[in-house]
Amino acid sequence: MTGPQDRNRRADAQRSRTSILEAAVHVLNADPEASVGAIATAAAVTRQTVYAHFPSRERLLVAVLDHLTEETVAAMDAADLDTGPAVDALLRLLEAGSRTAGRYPVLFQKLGSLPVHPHADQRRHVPIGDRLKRIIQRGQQAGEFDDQLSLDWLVAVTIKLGHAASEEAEAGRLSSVEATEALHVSLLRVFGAAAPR
Amino acid sequence: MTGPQDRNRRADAQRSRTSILEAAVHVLNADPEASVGAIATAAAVTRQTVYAHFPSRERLLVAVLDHLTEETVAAMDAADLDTGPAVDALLRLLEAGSRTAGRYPVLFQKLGSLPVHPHADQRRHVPIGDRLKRIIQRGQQAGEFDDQLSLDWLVAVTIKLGHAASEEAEAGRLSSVEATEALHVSLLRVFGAAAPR
DNA sequence: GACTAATTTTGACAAGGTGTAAGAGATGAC
DNA sequence: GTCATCTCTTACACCTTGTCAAAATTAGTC
Repeated sequence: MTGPQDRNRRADAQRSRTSILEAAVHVLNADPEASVGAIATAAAVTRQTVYAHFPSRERLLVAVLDHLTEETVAAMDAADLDTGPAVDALLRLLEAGSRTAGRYPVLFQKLGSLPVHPHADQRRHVPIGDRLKRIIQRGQQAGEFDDQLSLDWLVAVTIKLGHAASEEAEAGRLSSVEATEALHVSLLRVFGAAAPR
Repeated sequence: MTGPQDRNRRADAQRSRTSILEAAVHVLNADPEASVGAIATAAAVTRQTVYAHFPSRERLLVAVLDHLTEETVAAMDAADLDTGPAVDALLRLLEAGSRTAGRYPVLFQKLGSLPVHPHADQRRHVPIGDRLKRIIQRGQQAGEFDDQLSLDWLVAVTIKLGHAASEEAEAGRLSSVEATEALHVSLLRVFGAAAPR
């Protein structure tokens, strides 16, 4: 899940690195303004050790978000995306995404608007967008959706509506089921799907 | 536009305050991390004068965002929202919004996720949501839209899709016309409107 | 088990940002 | 013209980021 571990790294360095990342996830989720020192303490490590692994606070942030993205993508891939109706696969994917995202709401909100190079932001969203694209394409080819709207636009719409549903549920304006239902209906409509049951 | 000016304020102080706010808008839009000192300099004022008007950097940020929100709401109200088909009014409202928002893209991105009490964030979004709500309700009552989806959900969806269209256009993945068209079609579909021409 | 190289720790430093304070100076209101 | 208000200057304490160098520790290797 963490990719090929970096070459020639001593076991203790590896330990420190993951310690720091895990601590950062929790600390930053509790307080996105947390200092490097606070993260280091939570990781049972010195501030200088953090700087030995990450050149700056910002780069640590990026690493944390990449870490969470990997986790999310993994959860999505476990959700059986190539089976059954495309709408259902789509909802499963969104469900998997919002489930892991829901564990670190503060961080995932920060993910959207970070004083970070938007290039990195895009790199992070690509793998998720690809998976979405695959499903939508499958639905279009199966005649489940029409193809009046462009693929890229539908990907963007799906992500946004997924966020909207999560937020409405978290804000208590909709129950969890209501949110899923509203999302379901809205997606079907935007996709030009035959009205379901 | 700026509401009833605070009681018993010397002209002097009023000038400084607006100077600071305007400078803050521009400086922060160029660099959201800009220091209070930099903002003060741009306003031709001392750092301490800034603190005389705003108790902390964060509160200054809030004031800036409130200021922009007022501006946006005013632009929306100038857009003739109670005339013609509700869809068109909706598009006019979104157009007005994205036009003023487009002038300070960085700030409006920050508006979404600020380390600020979400309570303030909500207070900021309410006036815009209300205007949206009015139009959608009008469309539903006129039979232009169906009422299968809840009002609050439709408001959230409209805002999100408006953002999506702006972003796709800004990222160059869609032209300005294509984005408007995609937004139009998508909203009509979600709203359960009779398929247009 | 001892050697070696990588890693962490300790202690210290410069630079820059936030927020506070007091008094002198300037400016608007009346 | 007087007075209260506002701004400027100067100064301070505190925190955070990022960097450096040397001592102490630990992991991998023979």
